[in-house]
Amino acid sequence: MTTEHTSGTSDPARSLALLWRGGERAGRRGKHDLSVDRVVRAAIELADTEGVAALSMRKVAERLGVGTMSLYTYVPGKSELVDVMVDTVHGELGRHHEAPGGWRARLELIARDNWALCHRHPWLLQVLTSRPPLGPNISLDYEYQLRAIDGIGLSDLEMDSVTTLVTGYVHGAARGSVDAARDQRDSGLTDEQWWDTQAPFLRKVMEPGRFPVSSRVGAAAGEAYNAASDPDQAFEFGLARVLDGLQVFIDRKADAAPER
Amino acid sequence: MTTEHTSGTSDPARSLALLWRGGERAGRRGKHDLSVDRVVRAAIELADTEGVAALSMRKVAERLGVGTMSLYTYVPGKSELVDVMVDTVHGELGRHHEAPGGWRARLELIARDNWALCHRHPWLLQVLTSRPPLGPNISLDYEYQLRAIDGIGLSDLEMDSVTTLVTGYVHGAARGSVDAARDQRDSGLTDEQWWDTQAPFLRKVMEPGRFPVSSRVGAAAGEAYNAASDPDQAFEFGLARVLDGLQVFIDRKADAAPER
DNA sequence: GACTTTTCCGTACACTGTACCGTATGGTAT
DNA sequence: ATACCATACGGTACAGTGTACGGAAAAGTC
Repeated sequence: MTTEHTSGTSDPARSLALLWRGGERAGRRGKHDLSVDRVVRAAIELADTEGVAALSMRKVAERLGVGTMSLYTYVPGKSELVDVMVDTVHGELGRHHEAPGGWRARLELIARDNWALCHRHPWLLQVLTSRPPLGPNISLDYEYQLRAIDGIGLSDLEMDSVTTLVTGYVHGAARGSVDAARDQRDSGLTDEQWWDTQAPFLRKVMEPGRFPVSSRVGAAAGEAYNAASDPDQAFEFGLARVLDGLQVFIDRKADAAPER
Repeated sequence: MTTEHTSGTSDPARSLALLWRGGERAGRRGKHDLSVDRVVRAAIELADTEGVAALSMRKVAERLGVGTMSLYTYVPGKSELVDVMVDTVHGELGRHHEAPGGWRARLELIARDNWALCHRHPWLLQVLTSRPPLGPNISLDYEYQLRAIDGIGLSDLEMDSVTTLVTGYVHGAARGSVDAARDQRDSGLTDEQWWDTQAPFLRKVMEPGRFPVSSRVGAAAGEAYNAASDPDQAFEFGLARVLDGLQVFIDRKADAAPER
């Protein structure tokens, strides 16, 4: 990680052409064992199984039986490779704009799909930033998310706010869940075991009277989840609250302007 | 980043003693230019100004005018240093359990405080995982967050779910905001400028009919925010929705079990 | 067969965290 | 005052990172 700054080139034309696969020219000269798709697939497999920390150009090349620098023929650098990985896995998402049940059911489906995607590719959330790679799959997903709430009385700006809230919420909850799974794997300790190693020391260092409510609540949570928390339960609880909040918002708009 | 696994030692007793400053023994022999606090303060300053990517043991040592390995006298490793950093900055949070205005006003205050904290220390969110360092400040914050909603008719488990939701939401929204600021700084381009570099290419590569809703909504958002999105506006919108959702939940409970 | 284009890749550089071990320092016991 | 030694400090080394550079080799075209 010497240079963090997205590679020295940062050529938006090249990046977008890569994402939309615009540069596949035919009749190439030299030999061609590799392709963008093979590189990307290998990188995704590697990240899925070994984690984003193990995702290095050397390891990807090794997995393909190829020299490290050969990758740079197909991909300008690591950050662009990651961009393509992100867009690629977004192709796995369902497209629910026509699903029955109204906006609430559709948003819920979208949320659950994204939740599942984040768990299938735990590196996704470690790699997302505020400017998404505008590849074909991400663009389509955005379109479908908006269609799920189109025509229900929201302004364009409000529609954007709603999708931002839902994806934002899912990402946050999924981050908690995925981090918990990773912590458990890396440490070799379940949450319960981890707590058991901390507890005796905490008891020694915390004055008993200072944390009455958290002791009570922590004990209840520990008993219910066999852990400090249960990510799936947290996701369900929060999703219901967010959708309830949106319902309030949408109903209020409908009351204010009945029958258009 | 050769080894990601939280240093070879991973001794919970040592870590907790460090967090609660239990190991400050008096009458030390050799010279002592350094202290845990000085190391932590230097590291926090460094991370605040240069970003978490620049946070290396060598740089911290340099800032203190000291050899790199000297830090290891006071701190078992980088991951433990980061733990102390995280707990330390949580000491800046206000404690609003007694604030007036009912649970909603208190939760809102807590949310805004955490939002501000995340912006004061943008590295925080890049460093948090599911098992928080259980230092004095984080423990106190958890206690005060729970007290803000104690005695309003929720079960212990529900109280835990509520605080998890609120902190989770704030972290998610803040991550978006902080990432946007960092992207802007690192790339030297405002969101608007960045969009202007992408737009001409996107127009070339996207078939016009395939993205009708996102074109419309994207245009509206671009006009309103001079960017693809406005993190502050997104935070406000989402916070109101989450609190509305909680209100529905809490009111429903009160209706079901009126009086007590 | 000659030429040209493209692919493939070995080497090198500036970074990282930290294990290992030697040296310097200053408090304590004599 | 002297000797002792626990402790603090830090130099070197190792395995790893992304990628710039430039050379070698392969294949399409004439």
